[in-house]
Amino acid sequence: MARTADLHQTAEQRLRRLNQRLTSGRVVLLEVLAASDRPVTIPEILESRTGLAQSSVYRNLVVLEEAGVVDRVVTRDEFARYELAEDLTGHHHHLVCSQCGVVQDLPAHPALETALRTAVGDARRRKGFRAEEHRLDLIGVCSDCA
Amino acid sequence: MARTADLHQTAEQRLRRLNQRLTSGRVVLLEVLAASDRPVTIPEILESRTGLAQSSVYRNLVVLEEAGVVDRVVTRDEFARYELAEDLTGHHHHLVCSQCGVVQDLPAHPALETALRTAVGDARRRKGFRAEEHRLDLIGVCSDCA
DNA sequence: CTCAGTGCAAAGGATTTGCATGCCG
DNA sequence: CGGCATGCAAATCCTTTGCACTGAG
Repeated sequence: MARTADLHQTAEQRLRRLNQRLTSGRVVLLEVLAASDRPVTIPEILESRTGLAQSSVYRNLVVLEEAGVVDRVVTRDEFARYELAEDLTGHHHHLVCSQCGVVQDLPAHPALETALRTAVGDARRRKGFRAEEHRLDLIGVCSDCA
Repeated sequence: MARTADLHQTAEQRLRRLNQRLTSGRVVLLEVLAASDRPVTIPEILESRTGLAQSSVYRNLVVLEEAGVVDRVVTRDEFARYELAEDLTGHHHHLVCSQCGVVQDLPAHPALETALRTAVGDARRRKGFRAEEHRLDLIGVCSDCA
């Protein structure tokens, strides 16, 4: 799935299910996200000179998220971040720097995932909650801010 | 720490460090949060007829957070949620319903915490990231929405 | 008195939407 | 042609701030 062609094809298929097209603007957005190994903020996308209007960036990211091609990542700071959907890039967690706000990816750790499955069962038993996915953020200080 | 008197005393101490007082409005906010076993949204607080102006609610929650008495909880939906600080209520994770947005608490599980410590070491080794805390959300469907 | 705290109204800022136009199928 | 997609600008909506007033110490 690392190859650009595969990404485009997958995105196109998923968009088509919603009767939407893989337009050039959407391709550009996917390329910006694919070029980053961490979630990207919307200001960063706008600054990367995609040629897209601000409203188009917002609108297209919503569409791409609905299509399951990208994930929206929410942290405590003021803007939303986006990255390619986890099923395209592999399951991972996030390292959130409490100083500068940057978010890095951390590939999942097998032992941790096993423990998380236990927690999912626990939630089911104790709260009747059917967990379908999880989100783990480690908050601390990144190497740049240390 | 379950008793209201203790909560007030602790809150007052922590506020005093910032040269702030435990005013009646702040007491009301703490009571609203203490009465809930899950994070509460600001609209919910406003609807609970605290008698506080909207701006005071926002302002006081910021102060209480700075004092370390409450935690701000961010999810994917549009508003912020608050709950008593973890050191007052015990470490826990969140169950976020993807249908209705409600957030429930789930007390931490020992085996999971152990695995998380491993992940923290992993982040340190691989990314030079010094994690100080973590945030785990299980996303799924709550018992009401099922 | 002094200064934190409060209410009200206005401002701020990220995100969303209305509308007319452009473009792919 | 028909409908999705886009740009621009205006509107939204949660949240923050300015300002004058109140109140505790």
